[in-house]
Amino acid sequence: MSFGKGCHLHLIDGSAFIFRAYHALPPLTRKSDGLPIGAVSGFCNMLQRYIDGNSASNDAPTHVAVIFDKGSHTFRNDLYDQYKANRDAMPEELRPQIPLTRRATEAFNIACKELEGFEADDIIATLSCQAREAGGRVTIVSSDKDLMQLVGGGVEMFDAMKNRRIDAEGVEEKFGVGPDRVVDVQALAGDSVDNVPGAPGIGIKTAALLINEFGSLENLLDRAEDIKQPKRRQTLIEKREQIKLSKKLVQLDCDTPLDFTLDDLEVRDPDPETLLRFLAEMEFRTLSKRIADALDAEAPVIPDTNPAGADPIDTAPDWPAIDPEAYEHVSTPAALAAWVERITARGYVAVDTETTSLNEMQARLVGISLAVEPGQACYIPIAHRDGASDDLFSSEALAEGQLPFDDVLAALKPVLENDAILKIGQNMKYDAKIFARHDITVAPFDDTMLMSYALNAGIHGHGMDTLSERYLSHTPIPIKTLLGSGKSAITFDQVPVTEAVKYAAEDADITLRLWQTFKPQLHREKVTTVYETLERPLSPVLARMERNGIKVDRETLSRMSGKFAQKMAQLEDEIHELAGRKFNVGSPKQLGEILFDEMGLEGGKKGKTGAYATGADVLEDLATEHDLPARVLDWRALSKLKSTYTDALQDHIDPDTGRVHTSYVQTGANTGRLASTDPNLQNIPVRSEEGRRIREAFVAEPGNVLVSLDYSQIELRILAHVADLPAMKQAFKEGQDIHAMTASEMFDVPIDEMTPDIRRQAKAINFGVIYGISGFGLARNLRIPRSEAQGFIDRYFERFPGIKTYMDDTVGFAKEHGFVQTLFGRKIHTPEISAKGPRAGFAKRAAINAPIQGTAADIIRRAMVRMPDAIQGQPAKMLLQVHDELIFEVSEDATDKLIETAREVMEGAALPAVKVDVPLIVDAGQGANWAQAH
DNA sequence: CTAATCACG
DNA sequence: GACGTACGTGATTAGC
Repeated sequence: MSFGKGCHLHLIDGSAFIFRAYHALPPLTRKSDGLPIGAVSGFCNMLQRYIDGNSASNDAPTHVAVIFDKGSHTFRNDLYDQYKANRDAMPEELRPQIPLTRRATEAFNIACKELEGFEADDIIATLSCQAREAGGRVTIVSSDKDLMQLVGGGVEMFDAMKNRRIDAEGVEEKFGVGPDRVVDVQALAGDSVDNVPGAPGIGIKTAALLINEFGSLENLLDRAEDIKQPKRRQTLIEKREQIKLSKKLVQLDCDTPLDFTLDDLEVRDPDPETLLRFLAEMEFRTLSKRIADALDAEAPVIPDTNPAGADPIDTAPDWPAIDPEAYEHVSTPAALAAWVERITARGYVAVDTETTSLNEMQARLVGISLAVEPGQACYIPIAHRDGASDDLFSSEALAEGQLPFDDVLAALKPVLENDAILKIGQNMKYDAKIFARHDITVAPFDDTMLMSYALNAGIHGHGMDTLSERYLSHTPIPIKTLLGSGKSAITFDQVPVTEAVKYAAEDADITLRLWQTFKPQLHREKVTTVYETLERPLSPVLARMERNGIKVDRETLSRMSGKFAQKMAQLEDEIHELAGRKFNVGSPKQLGEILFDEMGLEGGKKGKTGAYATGADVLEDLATEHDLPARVLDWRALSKLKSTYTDALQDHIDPDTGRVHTSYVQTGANTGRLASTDPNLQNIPVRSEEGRRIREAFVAEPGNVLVSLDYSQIELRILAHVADLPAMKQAFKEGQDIHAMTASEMFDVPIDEMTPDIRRQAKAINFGVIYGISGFGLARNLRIPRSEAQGFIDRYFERFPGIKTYMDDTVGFAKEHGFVQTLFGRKIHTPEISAKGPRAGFAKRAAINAPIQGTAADIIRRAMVRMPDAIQGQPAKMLLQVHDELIFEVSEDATDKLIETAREVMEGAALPAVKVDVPLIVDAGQGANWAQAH
């Protein structure tokens, strides 16, 4: 077929694929000889995923090519010798992989094109132009902004990572001008990554403004004299030649001399033999298996030629494909007994429960699935309802093919509680809570979600779908296909048993395979201790706390809601009065229009989306001159308290227990902290007087009190330890006011002459350091000039020289290893640490903060794990954790003892593994409600 | 479904 | 005058 109308050309930016693959994956090596192969592996996976994604679409390409750069010297270097001169050299491990990715492309039978002396971008430009002229469509698979000038007239881009198309509108969003003027804007703004000079002092925003005003770069340069701003005018006149050069550098070449035509790029099916031979040579076991399946060919045998001691990679064992049709539906006592026997003989089993709700307090158990080896899984339905009948009265009837509920639990209880049988789950906390309600204690257990968290925090999420896709190359049956979504969604007990078997047993099968995948990795990555001391034992502790819940007094909340509603209505009237018309106070968009368009206040700044910013900081500035923003701030404060707390919290009171049962997500925060959801009890107000009163609704049962114990300044203490700051350590040892001490050091003010304001500034700096301080951030926080903030930071580094060393060392470690570590060995991966552009700054600060925040998180985890045994026998229950605080409910005559015990556990939690150089101090409080206890 | 806003440590 | 910035979270609302 000759390329023309109706044809669709896909152009893949090969270099972008390679770099993404390289940075996204750990450094894999080929098993037989240690050849670095991670990028090739990622590249092949991305290519395969891309092909899969397209074959399913009805907009599949008719022509496709992967385009590579070739040679480091291009015509742009002749124009400007500094072009791309500030690029880092290619990493050593990546270099040998480049030719392999070309071979991979050819093995997939996809056209692979490059041209000496030209960048891939120019080839892509030329082909796009040719395709457009021929009347066809083009999709450029890349998110590189340098290619955005090509968009339009049937040419679009596709960001394969974000799975997002970029059309002319998307380009305009990014550059503020249409694709046809992108080059002009780039010429003015320059590009630090490619080292295109542009016009100094002009960025994308200003450039877009100028181009939109003058229509084109040429017109702008010709009429530069007309520009009002003196600085800008001068720059444009003086740097005229530099700007024109920049345009030449960013302008892609549509006339590269290609030695092939569009017709040569026609989509071709891969030759299974060629492709599989290549994959076998690379020793990609999982991928070759998957591709062999897809091509209906035999997977190649890859000999295990691992020389002694070398780390195995990609050890996809010889597993059968995941096949939902092959699972067993257990419906007879004999079949159940047979499974119990197999499990007992095997010594481990993957377990998963199906229930009617995600809320474990209300969920009813519907069925249980089990797996003993890959491909061998079953589902035992026990409470599916009979959906066949529409009869109103029989809708409660049970479906056919199910064993009696109690019989099944009675048969499984000895298995689930058997010390000699390991139970394997994905997020076992959920299943354990369900079983606990039927008086079954699941132990011992392993949890694949927690294993993944110990191994991969910072790299990817830990949900089963993510893990299955990533490690098993398999997309599990989406629950939506069974339950539907939205209003018409059904519960699992209404799912037909035959469908449930496929879904449920698949989950158990996947869980088992993940366990076998992760098990050897824990050891290899040296995170077994983290998993075994900080993750696995915490899960049952959290389950217990969640089941305990905390009593919340509905009356108190309801009364407060009423009061808030009244005050809000009053404020709303006043606001409308001041605005001169009615509008939705809760709409930032409408508020922005009122403030900046209608009332004409100064300082309106539009964000990326074109909306005015109306955040608290903006309104606070405006509040000094006008009443309206001040009223809006008051209204917002009340609105937040009412909607998020006094109203919403009432809906979370469990009708059976009268208590609120939060859910802790153990793998939610990369640093090791917990997250609390449904409801979030880790952000109950405390900073404002009005908000703090909400804590009065959190109460103890009659005869009991709430006790709160919290670590004092734990993160600063850890900082003093890890950064080795003698002055700060000394201050903590002497029990001094640490912020006052810092202020004294920094500003040479004696402690006894300290003013609250100086102390406040020092406190902000102390926190700033923990967050990976920047002059900009500190300036904004303290509302002082940036230069002054920078002065503070310089001085801090001078007075506490350990800080700078710590920061540099931490970032250096992250760059070398791709992760940072807590004092207890928890790894937090930092894949973006070597990124270019603004993301680098983000990653750096996160890397600096993670060991501090993470070590604090580890310490309280250790305390929590030890707590149940320590307080065993005392009339006390642990209810909540708020990062550095634990909340207990205790019989009122036993509080002193509880405080003594819990404090001892918390203060000694780092020991014996780590001896922190400063004492860890725990403050305690108690009272009838949380407000008093805190 | 995303962005804006704001609650916590 | 911006590449862009304090770290880590979750819930609610508006508005596409």
